[in-house]
Amino acid sequence: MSQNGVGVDLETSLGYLLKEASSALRAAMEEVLRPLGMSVTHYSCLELLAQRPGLSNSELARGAFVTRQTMNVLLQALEREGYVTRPAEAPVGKVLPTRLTHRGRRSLEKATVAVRSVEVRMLAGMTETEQSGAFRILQSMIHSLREGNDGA
Amino acid sequence: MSQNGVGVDLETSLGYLLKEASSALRAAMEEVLRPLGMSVTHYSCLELLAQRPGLSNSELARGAFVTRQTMNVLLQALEREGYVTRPAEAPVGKVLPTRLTHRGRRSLEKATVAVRSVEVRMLAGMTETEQSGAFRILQSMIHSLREGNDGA
DNA sequence: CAATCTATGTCAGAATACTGACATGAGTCA
DNA sequence: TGACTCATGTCAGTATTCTGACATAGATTG
Repeated sequence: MSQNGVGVDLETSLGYLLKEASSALRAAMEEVLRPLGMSVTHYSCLELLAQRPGLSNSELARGAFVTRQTMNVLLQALEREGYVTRPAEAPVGKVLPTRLTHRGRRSLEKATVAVRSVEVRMLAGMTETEQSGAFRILQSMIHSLREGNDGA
Repeated sequence: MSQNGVGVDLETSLGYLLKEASSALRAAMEEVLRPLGMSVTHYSCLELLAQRPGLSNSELARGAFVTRQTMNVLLQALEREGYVTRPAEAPVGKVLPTRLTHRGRRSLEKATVAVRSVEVRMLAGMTETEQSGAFRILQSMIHSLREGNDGA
């Protein structure tokens, strides 16, 4: 087991803690989604489509933080199984707007309940003030990290 | 990119934002580590060993948030390339304490500089108070998420 | 108008991490 | 002591995601 709680650099690193939190969140989500036969990326895709119907493959990929190739494979599976539909030909350009089917919507409903329970649990013990503080701080981190990628 | 308020609103979800921040951090780290021919898991392993020499394969896996099988494959590669050493036989039980070689330490030094620059950038624009607030909040999330896994 | 640039969808192969399984060593308990 | 449980290291196969590459549609620019 962990021999000692020796406080070293990793113990005080916000980056490490961010990774730890993200890992815990992912594990918790996988746990509640597994009984539904759904992965996190799978759920993310359906949730994005519910909130923004007609999103393209590339837009879904960016929203789920995977490559468009990965999302394409997932969409083909979801389409084959009847959870989403895409037109055979692009109305404009090459972009294929994707939509949830009735089946996809019903599948998402159960998943949303499960995922919401995780989010509620994660927020337990945090005040409203702390939650909005966390929101602001995470946005600040994202902004600062992206700055370096594009600009410099 | 407008959204209608159905289900879990991704624009206001702390879970989604946490995933976004973690994704941005990972991308930024990969970018600075790629020139050094090092992956994030690779770096995490070396950093853990520098701070806690003698860690076992399983302990490293937990610290880097991967399975012990994944870490084992990585350790075999690192050992083959002379970055770490493990005794041929376990001093006690089956646990093989791992240590950095001189080469491993030198390789880590460059990586640490690169990664630190990312962390500094991430923290830019945050006050000391905000940083400790973020620390406390992330720890609270982790604690709450783990609660459900073990206890219930 | 033509050349160029950017973004998209998609196929294929490579890299990475995971689950399953097995044998082994250490601690627990009756 | 012997049975049981737990954690470990490791091998093998599977799953998931990524990188590379290509053709094509729309926008931009001269």
